[in-house]
Amino acid sequence: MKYNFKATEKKWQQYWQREQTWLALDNSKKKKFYSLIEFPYPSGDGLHVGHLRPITAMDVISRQRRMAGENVLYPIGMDTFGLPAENYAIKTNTPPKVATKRNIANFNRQLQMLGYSFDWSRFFSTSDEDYYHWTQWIFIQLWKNGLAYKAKENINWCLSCQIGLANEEVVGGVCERCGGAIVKKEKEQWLLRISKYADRLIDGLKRIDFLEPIKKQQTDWIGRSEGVEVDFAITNSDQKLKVFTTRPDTLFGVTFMVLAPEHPIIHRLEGQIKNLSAIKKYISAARGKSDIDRGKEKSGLKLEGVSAINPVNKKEIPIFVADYVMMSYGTGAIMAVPAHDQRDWEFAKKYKLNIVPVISGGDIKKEAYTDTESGQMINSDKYNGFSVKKFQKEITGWLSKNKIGKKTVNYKLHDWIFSRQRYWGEPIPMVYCEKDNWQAVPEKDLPVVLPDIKDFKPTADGQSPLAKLDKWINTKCPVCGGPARRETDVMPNWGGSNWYFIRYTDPRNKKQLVDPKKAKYWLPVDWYNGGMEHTNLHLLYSRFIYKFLFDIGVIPKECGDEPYAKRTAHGLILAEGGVKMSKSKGNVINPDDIVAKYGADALRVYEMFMGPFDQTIAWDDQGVTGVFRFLNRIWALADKIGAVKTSKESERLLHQSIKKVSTDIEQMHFNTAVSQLMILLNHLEKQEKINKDLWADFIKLLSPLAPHLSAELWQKLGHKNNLAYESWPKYDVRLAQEEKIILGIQVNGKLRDTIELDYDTAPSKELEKEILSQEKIQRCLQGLKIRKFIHVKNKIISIVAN
RNA sequence: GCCGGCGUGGUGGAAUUGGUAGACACGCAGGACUUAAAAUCCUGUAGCUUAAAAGCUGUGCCGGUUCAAUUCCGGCCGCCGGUACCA
Repeated sequence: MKYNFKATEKKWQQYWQREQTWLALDNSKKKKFYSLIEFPYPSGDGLHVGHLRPITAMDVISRQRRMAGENVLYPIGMDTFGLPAENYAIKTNTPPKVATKRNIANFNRQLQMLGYSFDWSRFFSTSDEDYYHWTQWIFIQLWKNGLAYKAKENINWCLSCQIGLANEEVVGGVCERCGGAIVKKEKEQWLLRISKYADRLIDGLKRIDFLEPIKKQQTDWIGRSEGVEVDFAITNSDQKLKVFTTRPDTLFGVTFMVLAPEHPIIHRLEGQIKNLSAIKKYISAARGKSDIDRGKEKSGLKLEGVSAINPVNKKEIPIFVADYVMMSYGTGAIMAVPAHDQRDWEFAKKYKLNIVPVISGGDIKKEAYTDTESGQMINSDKYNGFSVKKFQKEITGWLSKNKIGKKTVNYKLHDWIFSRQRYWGEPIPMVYCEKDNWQAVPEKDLPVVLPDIKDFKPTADGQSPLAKLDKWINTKCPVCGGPARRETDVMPNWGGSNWYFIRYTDPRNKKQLVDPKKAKYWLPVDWYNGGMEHTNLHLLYSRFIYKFLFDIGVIPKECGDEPYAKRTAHGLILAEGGVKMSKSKGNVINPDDIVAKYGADALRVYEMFMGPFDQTIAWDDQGVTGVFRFLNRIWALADKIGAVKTSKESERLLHQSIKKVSTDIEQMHFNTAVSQLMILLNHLEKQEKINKDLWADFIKLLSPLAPHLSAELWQKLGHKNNLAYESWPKYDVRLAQEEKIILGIQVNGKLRDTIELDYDTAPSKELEKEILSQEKIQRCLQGLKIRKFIHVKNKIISIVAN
């Protein structure tokens, strides 16, 4: 009888639900295993096959761990606040709340259709009041601890989304979401002081099992660099110009200074600047440019009437304003050393400025000489002849002794812009008291509920749509009782997603963010798989928030301050032909179609079989037919089960398969795990009858990948118990070992013949004689003299002759 | 530009403390079953020479180390990802 995947899959999904098979126990004696995927944001388009790759992978691992005796928490929720949901709502002109509810239902239907072993009892959405209550609570704690502050900042402004973006959300100079142009805009924003955690975010990486590229990307993004801050005096002024440099050894080569267009000292020096109107014109032109345009060609303008004094040689040097220097790094001003910095060199060439080499070795006529390791000091007064390293130490000491400079550390990482001028997000629980600045909403009044609103579209003036709700905005100051106004910006979608995995451990707690007992049992997450695109976003943010919650005691000490013990990443799935799946191209593969045609198990197995898990791969419809046949052949084999003896050969292959499938799943080499099962199946198909116990083990190995078919076969075999908690097969090294082995015989590096030997046959003279007498070998050796005979046990036999 | 990763049949890919390259699957070709088709099953399938036996070539390109290199080393080319005036 043909395998009826439709009926079978429905049957077992209902069974698992009825039996509550996937409930995670909060206080089990078993070893706990917390496996996590990045929860989806439910767009209107539904899931596509690319989303299922990481979910299926962690489901396979979770199922295998349950059978290996662990208490598994594999939770699911939805990241519902934020732009994707809001944009979809705008496009369809449906209130976000309504659209989101509908989308959640569709996502849940699709996830259930694939038979994932989620603990659905812990489900929540980030836009649930019960949940964002605690998202707001975290914000208030950050504020109370001085880690949330409002400031006027030059921020990245997306012209198309009409919102401010964090640096992490600007990708390649354009908006991460919509690809629109980014300009600088001065705006009052809430910021989180993630920079205070920069060192801990780097150091923590040493203690956790993240893929190396993830560690490296995060470290690079945080961008710690050690250097010196140096003060330059300004002529006819008490103002000082502070710069950051990693190369204090080049101080004698400083021939001019450069300010970022936004540098505040320009304003303070207005009285002395003779070409002020030209400077102002340059600055406003620079502001209107996007970051990409700024990078195109170097331009600048000299500040007439003011100069700086080089502290080491007291020389007067000109000051420029130029947009190749950025306000957002270091001090927003640089000491330019054109002889030893390529950018400064190009600028000096363009504006015909002095280029003074201070380190021997390069040819500064052609380009800047940037080698830091070798060379000696020149043109550096009494320090001539010093090595670069020695002088660096010397001058740093001199600067700090004379209070001109000091050692310091700089980071590329900036404080995290945390407000969005949108509607569909967590209201920031702050009110502005006319008398006394910003105050937090009292914790007993949480959550600050997002009001329903008719016109939820973003406004062109850069205000949140909430700014139109006078009734909601006007409130009382929680401290003095006087009139106050609510904050109208909302949190970015990261607000809810940076702590959701904590809430899974105690999702219904009304009194606390999390019960410390439950947190202690489950945290940290044992294995978190997600996309590489979140390395500098969600993954960095959530580590920061977790460390903060650890610091204020919400996360118990025993858990440590790193949220994820292990992080892996999956490759993307592209549409057929290797292009990105997109609705506009009409090439999105919908799992509904695949499941209708081939069933959930076939889709699951194909997702795992299609290629290496960590690599990008194109979808191939024909590939699904391969695994579909595989599953049907397994079903057909169930008729051959009987009480027969298992052959040595079958037993060996079984044990080899147990070993390979087990280690492959653990290493996420799912494609080779599947192919091993195919090899085993191909072998079993050749047998007259198949032993019941061997078959039972085969079903167990298959079950994490194709759980519905396996459950059905398990029952067919006469079992009444739940396969999900049956013990994972163990392999016996001796039984897995081949008895005979075929070795290649090479003559002068070329394979000429083979020989079958007992495993572990040691090299011997007799064997050598036997091999040399083989006909093919004799023929190859005709007229040659044997120089060397090499036999590496179980590997190769190699003969050298000439 | 800089920093990672990768490059193997018609296709997805397998094989690494150096040891028989191409497992497994797709596709294709031939055959069986069928009035026919689909489905299923069997056989073959890196390229070249060849009727066959066999031989030669072959893991992006060039060179090196070694009895032996997809694997190690040096140089180059291409693709993908990250990052980008970071002082």
